[in-house]
Amino acid sequence: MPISRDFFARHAVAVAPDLLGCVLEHQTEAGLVAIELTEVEAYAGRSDPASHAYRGRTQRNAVMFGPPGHAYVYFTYGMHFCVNMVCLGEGGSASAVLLRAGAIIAGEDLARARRTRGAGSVAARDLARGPARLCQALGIDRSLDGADVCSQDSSLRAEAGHPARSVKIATGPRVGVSSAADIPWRFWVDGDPTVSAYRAHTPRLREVPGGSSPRG
DNA sequence: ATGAAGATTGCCT
DNA sequence: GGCAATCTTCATG
Repeated sequence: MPISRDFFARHAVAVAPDLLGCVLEHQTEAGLVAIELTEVEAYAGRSDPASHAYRGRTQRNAVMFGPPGHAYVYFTYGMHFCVNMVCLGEGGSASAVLLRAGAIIAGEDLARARRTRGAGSVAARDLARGPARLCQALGIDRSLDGADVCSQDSSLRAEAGHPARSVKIATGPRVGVSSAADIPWRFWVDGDPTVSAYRAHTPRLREVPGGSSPRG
């Protein structure tokens, strides 16, 4: 049974740590892949400069302004997808939790096939270690933007994890964000090997016109 | 219409 | 640890 919508009808900062240990599964023609979440990040709405919702509603982030319990999938760096769970925020909407990593608990062969595309090899712990890897392993792309993860009929569903298992949760600054980097809204399962390595925001170098120095 | 940056990853040394 | 790959999105004129 999928997680109830009420679970997501809270602020992302409250939802994020509760998502650790929960399961995200995606059913396709190729089969089912499921992961247990081990690392997430909370993004507030209009007040959070690191959030896509900071500058208001656009075509891309429209799903974030909709009802909670839906997937917000976006494309970035010309090649990667990332997936969020939409929650409520101040003003009623536009907060979300970015899913950064998880452990494969079903469909490992299919996940590995998607990640390697037939060549190379990937350790089990690296299959969904990182937000773009997680999407690739689960086969998530833009067609799932807006998918209702609380619906039994949806191909992408969020399920409750093992209730008996208690996890130790650690917190820290969010990864790769250029603003509000001091706010500890990243949550992960302490000691879990599938949690991604922390990387500070790295500004990209730009090509300088007339590149070589005229001095000499 | 155009320019700049991006919630990343993989491969190189 | 550092940089290339690759394209969508948003702000500005």
